[in-house]
Amino acid sequence: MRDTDVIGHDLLAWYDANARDLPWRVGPAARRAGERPDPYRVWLSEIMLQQTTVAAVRDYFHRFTTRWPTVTALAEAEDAEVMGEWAGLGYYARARNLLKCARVVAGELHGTFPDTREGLLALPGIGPYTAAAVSSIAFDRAETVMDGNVERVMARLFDVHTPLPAAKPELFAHAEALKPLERPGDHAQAVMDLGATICTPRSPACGICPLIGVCTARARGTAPELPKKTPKKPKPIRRGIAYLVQRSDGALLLETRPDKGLLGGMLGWPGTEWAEAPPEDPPIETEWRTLPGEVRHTFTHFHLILTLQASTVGPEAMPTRGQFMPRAEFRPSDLPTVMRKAFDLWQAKS
DNA sequence: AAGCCGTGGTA
DNA sequence: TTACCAAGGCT
Repeated sequence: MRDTDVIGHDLLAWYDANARDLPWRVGPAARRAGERPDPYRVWLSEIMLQQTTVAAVRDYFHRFTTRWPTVTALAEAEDAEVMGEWAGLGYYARARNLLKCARVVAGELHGTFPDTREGLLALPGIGPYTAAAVSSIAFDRAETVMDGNVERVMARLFDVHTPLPAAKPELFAHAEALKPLERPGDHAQAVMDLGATICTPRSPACGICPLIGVCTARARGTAPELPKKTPKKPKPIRRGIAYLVQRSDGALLLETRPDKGLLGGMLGWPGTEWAEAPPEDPPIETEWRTLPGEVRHTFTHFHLILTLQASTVGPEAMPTRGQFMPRAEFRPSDLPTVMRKAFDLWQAKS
């Protein structure tokens, strides 16, 4: 057998015995018995898992599939419902694209997901990784699935020292050479499970790795330092003010943020820009009290220090931004994390 | 094509 | 406390 066949065989044997039990997964035994996963659940899980850990996804996946069991049900949901259910999971463009995609599948494709990489790639929110993953996992098509796990496993198996992201084509070629024609879905999941549980970024468990005998980095002692990555830029600090306005009947002044950009489409408190720019006009004429303390939150590319200003207004107050939401309709869990932190601080200090 | 886009866990 | 990291996609 070729080395690539040995790796594929050992990997599948390991997967058969060690596959993680995941809510969206049909395990290797059931899969070999002919059971097929629900493409809707596979797609939903893959969108949620983009740059996100399994531990963070589990509860969200359960809530989404309970509330919207099919792609058609999801397609009929209102935007605010879906954004509220996604709140806290991050990368909110995923939620906007999730709904767009569900509406295309339900409205134009009779509720059936495409089964090919190309067909999936044409849908909103589905890129090269997700298209390959869904066609492979849900439809057992032989596609090369390349995510962060696969990159790391390939870099170690073949001792690739080229830093990411420049190394991607080289790593993809290695992954493609390993791609089997049999059980491609299980193979893809096996590589990712290996990367998530054994071939981990820090302190890889080489001692119990099924591929220890064929791993070049292991033989050369370089596994823990791979893959190499180009250094990241430091994160600047931005500041801003958030205004927490409560009406005398308890209603809270909130606004839905524009679809584009940071926290796009999410509910939040009116506020200034987050930068070094001078504060803008507050969203309502009133007396402000500055709350003690501040909200600290780190986004992908900057740190934020948010100060809070609070006020209580009468029933006649007319805001220039946002709208009052009755307290009974307000759920803190509908807020993205930074906005929920602001709410928590306001409650603690009020 | 390089920057933008969240969050919580971990060392 | 800080920095790194995770089943990436869009523009």
